[in-house]
Parts: sequence; structure tokens; C-alpha cells
Amino acid sequence: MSDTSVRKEAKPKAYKPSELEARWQARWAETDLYKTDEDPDKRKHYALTMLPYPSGDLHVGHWYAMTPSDTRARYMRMRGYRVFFPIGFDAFGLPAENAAIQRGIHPHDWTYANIENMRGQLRQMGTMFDFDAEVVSCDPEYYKWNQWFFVKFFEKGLAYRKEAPVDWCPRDNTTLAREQVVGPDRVCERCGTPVIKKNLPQWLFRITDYVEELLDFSNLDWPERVETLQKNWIGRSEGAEIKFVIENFGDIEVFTTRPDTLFGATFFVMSSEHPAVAEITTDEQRPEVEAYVERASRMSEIDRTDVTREKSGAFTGAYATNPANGASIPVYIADYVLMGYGTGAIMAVPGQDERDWEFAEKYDLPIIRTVKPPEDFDGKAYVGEGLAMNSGFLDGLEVEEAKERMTRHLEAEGKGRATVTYRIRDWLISRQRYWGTPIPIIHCPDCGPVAVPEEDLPVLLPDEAEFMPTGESPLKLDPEFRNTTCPKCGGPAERDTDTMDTFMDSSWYQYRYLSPHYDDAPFDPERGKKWLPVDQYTGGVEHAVMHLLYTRFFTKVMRDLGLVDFDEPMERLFNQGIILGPDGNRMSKSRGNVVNPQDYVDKYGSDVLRSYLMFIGPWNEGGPWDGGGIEGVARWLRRTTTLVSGEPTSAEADPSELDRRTNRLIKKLTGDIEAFRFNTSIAALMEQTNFLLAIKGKVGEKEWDAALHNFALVLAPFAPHHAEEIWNELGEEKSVHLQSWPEWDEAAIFEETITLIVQVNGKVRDRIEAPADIEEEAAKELALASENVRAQMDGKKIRKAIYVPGRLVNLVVS
RNA sequence: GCCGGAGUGGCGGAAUCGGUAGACGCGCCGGACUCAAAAUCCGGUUCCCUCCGGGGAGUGUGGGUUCGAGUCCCACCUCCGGCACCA
Repeated sequence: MSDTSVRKEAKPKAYKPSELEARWQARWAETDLYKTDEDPDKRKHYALTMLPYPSGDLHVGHWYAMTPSDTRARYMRMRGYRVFFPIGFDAFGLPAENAAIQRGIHPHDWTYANIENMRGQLRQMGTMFDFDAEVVSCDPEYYKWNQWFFVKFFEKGLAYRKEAPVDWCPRDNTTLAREQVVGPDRVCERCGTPVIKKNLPQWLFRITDYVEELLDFSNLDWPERVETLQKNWIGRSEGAEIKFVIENFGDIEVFTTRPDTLFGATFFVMSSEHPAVAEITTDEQRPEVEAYVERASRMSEIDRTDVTREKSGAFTGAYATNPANGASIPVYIADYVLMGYGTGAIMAVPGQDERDWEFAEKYDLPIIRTVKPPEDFDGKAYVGEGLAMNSGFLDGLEVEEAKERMTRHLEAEGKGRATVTYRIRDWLISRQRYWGTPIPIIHCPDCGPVAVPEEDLPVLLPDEAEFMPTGESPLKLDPEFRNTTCPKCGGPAERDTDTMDTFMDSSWYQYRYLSPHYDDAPFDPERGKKWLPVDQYTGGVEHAVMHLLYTRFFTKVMRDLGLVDFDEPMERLFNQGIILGPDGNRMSKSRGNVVNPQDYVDKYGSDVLRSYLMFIGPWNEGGPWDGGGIEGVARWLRRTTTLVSGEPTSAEADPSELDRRTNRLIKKLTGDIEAFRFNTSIAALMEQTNFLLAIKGKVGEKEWDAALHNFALVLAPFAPHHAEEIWNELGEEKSVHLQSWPEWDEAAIFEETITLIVQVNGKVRDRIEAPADIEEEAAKELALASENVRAQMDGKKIRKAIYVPGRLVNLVVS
């Protein structure tokens, strides 16, 4: 017992990551270490991670999104850039209001309490976020500029009000943008409730004015996946609008991408919602048509859009004239023709269209092939390439040429014209909810909708609000808010009681970060010149057709308003994956597979959690959480703290490798971070740690010291607290995070000897140490001298010998 | 149905240019330390055969190109994601 005290003293000091991290975080805060560097002589780098919704606590998904992003921002800073890396809160939205309805807490209080809580958690994360730049979108100081933008859009004709059938979520009690309605069942993106159509006057933004520009990705370094999603969403298709004369009525236009098949149009189909249906229907057919329209309108969206359902329709009794050949063709209505696309009417060409074929078969309508299918074709409608047939002046032409000829012909005859149709609709902005930015419009019985004058902004969201269990908008029920006077004529008028889609907030937040308290404009133009646009954006791919499309649109409008002088908000984008629960499913409370990051921060510290999340696999892939796997990372980081003062391990390693390995590590990490390959970075850092501990005490002091300095430097972006601790133990006073990223010496990486692979007929038979610059002849001699090779040769002749310098010899024998 | 992405040990994954498949880590096995355990450290760990020299098979399946294929080409299977009657 008497010697225990002696042994205790000899032990290295206890490793307590939470103590270590708290100590450094306090020190960093004291020294303003992460205050944004404004040095004008440095190149700028604006790094941005998607801002979180203040739901209450940071979850592991936030860690997965933010900490690798932080690693890269730290790396850029060490590379000599001045780096701006802000964070904020996307603080408007329904959960706050639902909390109000369910628990009687005001959305404001709920939101700000959550923000307060999450601020603390964000700081504990140990990132280099500049908290001075923080933006909270539900603050009047912020949403005033939402309103300002709305007014600008309104003045430019980019915001307009329209009464039309819109998507309504009966559970969230609000309209939705088309982008927020998802899946074949057309459900609300937030809550999964099937949406219904409602006729309401709504504000829309004319994003369709910018479609052509939004299709241009040539100056963007964005994932192809996002590009494809946006292109598909915009859904550009080239074709023609063709006028059909309807007997006893007039013209109805159709849109088609296949004008070349016009000679094969044997019937005409309109959407049951087409406004001309009632007028063209003959008395005889009216009962049948009305019954069909009635049935179609009552059918749920789910049934209507079920592709597997048999086609159905009704004959209107009317006839149209095919403008190509003068044939009289019957006019049908059918629900497979959508009112929301093209003109809501089509020419049906069963010979070249599968849906039309199906319809023709059911209603026994004629089918004419106008494109010659290949000899072996035995299908029904033929949609492929081929020569035109049964098509008069088009016969014998390829599809592309026939399209063009027909379009020119129709244009000359005044019966049609080339046109482009898009799938994308204008962005519906109005929401019938309380917790959002009030739409700054006053409805005057005499002047119509009038914008609130700039000097009267912001239109404040009233604090007092009654939250109905039905979810009905409290603003509607608030006469004090609602009743006002018209800014134009001074007469009594009413405010718009809708609020804006919260995607409005996130469409321009990256600009507000620059000067969150600036009072004269959405952002300080001087700050803009210094920092814009965003250089590197990171976030989830789920925002591809909403946020990421809206913010591109916004930037283009801002450019046209003279606010910015570039076209795209974020030059480079990276999509991280999703971190799943241990069971491989998406984390959710109902599944009970939610991983709480705080548990791991408490146990292992922030460095371990962030390093583990980077180590788990490629960042863009995400993956299931493995609670056991994190142990390995925890062990590794603990070992790094023994580098300076701890004991060496007894593993075998060659100390003369030190310089080469250090240089190789720097090179590897540089390439990895540039390409977001954090998982292999961590692996390389682990390898180096194992190596360093094995050779500890076996190399010169100077060499050892240099190696540890370099190790701390390259560790810094990944495990900022541990790196700082090592750096400090090495006797350095100035933070490791203010140092430059080390350079590597390519010459030091060069190896003098290589392992020459010797193959016989492509199979590895031996591995021989050889000089790196070994000549072909010498390499072959070495190969032939090998016992293993000779055993394989056994009386056979060498036909050929392949030599790959510095790598292998392959002897081809038979 | 269409458009993407992906299939590699027991598990997460590595192999960046067609040239040693399985880096790094988890788990497991064995050893050291310990009265013992935990922690820690060391070694081993794709599978099958083996006379312990080595041999055979192997990156979803089947073909192909090549001296050589996880990597390139063709056909297919499975999983994940997106879109879905868009004329």
C-alpha cells in the first residue's frame, strides 16, 4: 500500500474531454478568436450552412450538417482566407403555432426560449461560428425586409394576387406552394395530410418570369443531382400550340411536343375542368358529360392521379377539324388531361402515344400510325424514332425534321406556332397562419390592393392573438390589426391577414448575415462588396426544388433591383446525407430511434462526436448511427493527448519514416478536405497517431517536435479542442487556429524503395523490395529470380512481359 | 413506368488514373498488465484447403474488352432517393 501514492504521481493527468473543451471554449470566447477576420488583404471565403429551425434542441442531424462544414471553414481560415461563417435561426413557422394551440404558450415565447437553449448548445459544439452575425427571422428587424422585398416585387409586377384553385392542407389550415405538395398521393410536405383544392385569392411570385435563367447552371459548381431535380421541376418542353376549330364554337388550342404526328390525331381531348366544356357539349351528350364532370370533381386527388387506373372519359358530341388533313374528329373530355398543364386540351394521337392508344382502344376510336416502327416492333403506340408515314408532305422525314416542317407549315397557315411549356408554377406565397411575416398590403374598396409605404414598415405582427383549436388565422379575428386606412386615398380599408411562406425568410438570409442590424436596406452594400456571393454552401438535398430554387430566383430579382451585381447566390454547393437511427430508419420520436447528441457530448465531448460523424463514411451518403463505433474515435482522440507527455506504445514502426509520413499526411488531408472526404482524413490522422506513438522516443527531439507541431496543425480543423491542447502542451502561446495550414514537401514523400508486384498471367505470385527507379530489364530479372515465379513457370515459355514502372511486372506464359 | 444514386469481410467503410482488394475503425479471438475485473497496451482477424512452403475462390448476377477489371462495355437482379397520366 505504501507505494501507491508514488505510482499515482507517475501517472499522466486524467483525461477529461468535457473539462478540456470547456476550458478552451472559455479561452476562445475571451480572446474573440472567432470574430470574423475583416483583413482586406486576404482573399474572402463565405462559408454557409443551412440555418436551423429552432425546434428546441440540436439533434444529431444538426451536428452532422454543421460540424463538417465547420471543419472546412476552419481549414480555409488556416489556408489564409478571411472566412465568414455565420449562423442564425429560421424562426417563423407552424410548430411554434401548434405549441400555442396545444399548450397555450405564445409562439414568440416558445420560439425565443428554444433559440436561447440552442444558442448554448451551438456554443458547446465548439465551432467557429461568428455569433455576432446571428439572424433571427421572426424578429421585426428581420421580417421588415421580407415586407420590403414584397413591396418591391409588387411594384415590379412580380407579386400578384390571383383567385384560383390552390392546394390547401386541412390539418395545417393553410394553403401551400406547389413545391410543398409531395408524392403521388399529393400530401402536405409538413404533416402528410392529403391536400384539397380550395378557391382563394392568393399572392404569388412570378418565378416563371425567370425560368430560362433558372435552367442555366453553367456558372454553378453544384451537385448534378440538384441540377437535375431543378430542371425536372421546371419541366421545360418544346413543342407547338395548334389551333383546332370546333364545330359551332370556335378555336381551342392544344399543346403538343409532337406536331409531326398531327396527321395521326384521330380525336380531341379536353380536361373536364376546361372552361369551354359546357359550351361545346351538345344537348344529347349533356347528361353524360355533366355526370362525368361531376364524378371527376368529386374524385379525390389520389384516385385521379392513380396511373394504373383505366382511362375514362365522355364524348361531348362536338367535332373538331384536324388542321392538317381537314378530318372531322370527335371531342372527348377525360381526366387524364390536366387543366394545369399546357392549354388543358390535347390532340390525341394513339399511334404515337400510349395514353391516347389506351383511350382509343376503350372508346373504339381510329388509330393511324404516322411514324414507321421498326420491323420487329410488336407493341401498341410507337413513341420512338422513325420515318413519317401517312402524313402527306411529311412522309419519309425523320421525327425532328418533321416536327420542324409541320411547325413552319402551321405558322404559315396561321394555325399554330412553336412554343415552350413549363411544368413549374408561380410561387404561392400566402399562408393563412399567424406565426409569419404579415403581407404588407392594404385592401381598399376604391384603390384595390395597395402596398404599405416603406416608411410604415414593418407591419408588426400583433402580440395579442387568439389561437383557435381549429387553426384559423388569429389575424383574421383581430379587428385592430385588420382595420386601417388606405395609404392612397385615406379611406377605410383592411389589411391583408395572410402571412408569408417561411421560405421567403430563407431566400435571402445569407445577405442579412452581413449586417443583421442595418437599417437602410436589406443589407449594407459595402459589406456585400466585401463578402458576396456565398462561396461554399452546405445543406440537405431535400431543399433542391424549394429553398434552393427560391433563393436563386430571389438573387436574380435582387440583381434586377440593383442590390447585387451577380446572378447566383451560392457558387458552390455540397449536399450532406442524412444520419439515420441505429435501426437504419429515419430518426423519429414515434420510432423511438432518436439519438440525442447531448448524451455523447457529455460522455465524450464535442471533438469526439464531430470526428465520429465525419469518420462514419462519405459526408454525402449519411448512414445509420452506430453507438459502438464512436468508442473507436473516442479512444483515438484520447491517445492524441498522450503524444506530448505520455508513454510510447510497444508497436513496431520504422522511425526513419517520420518525415515522409508527416508530409504524406499533410498532402492527403489537403486533398481530402478540398473534396469533403473527411472520413479518410480521420483514418489518416488515426494512422499517424498510431505511428507517432510507436516511434516516440526513437527520433531526434527536433524532428519529433516538428512532427507534433504539424500533427496538431492538421488535426485542428477536425478536433479543434484537442489540437489546441496539444499545441499548448508543445509550448505554443498563440492559438493553433491562428496558424497557417502546413505545406508538404513532395520530395520528402518520394520513396526510395518500392514493393514490386510480380504477377504470372495476371496473378500476384510475389512481392519484392526494389529500388523505386528500377529499370525494366532489372525488374524482369528480379521477377524471374523469384522462387514462387519459377514454380509457376515450370517448363512454360514467356510470351510477353508487361512492366509498369514503379509498380509491377506481369509475365505472360503458356 | 421514367430519371438519378448505390451494391466490397460479421458491421461502417477504403482502394482519387485499369495495376498488391479489404486502409482506418467497430466487433470478435489470443496475449500482456491485474489478486480479479474494467480500462489500457500488443498481436491476429475475407472465405475454403494446406504437408504451413503455399494453393484455390472472392467486390450483387451473367457475359465481354484487356497481359491485368471493384474500376471500362453490354444485359440483368436488388436496395435507396426523386418524379409520376406533364401531352
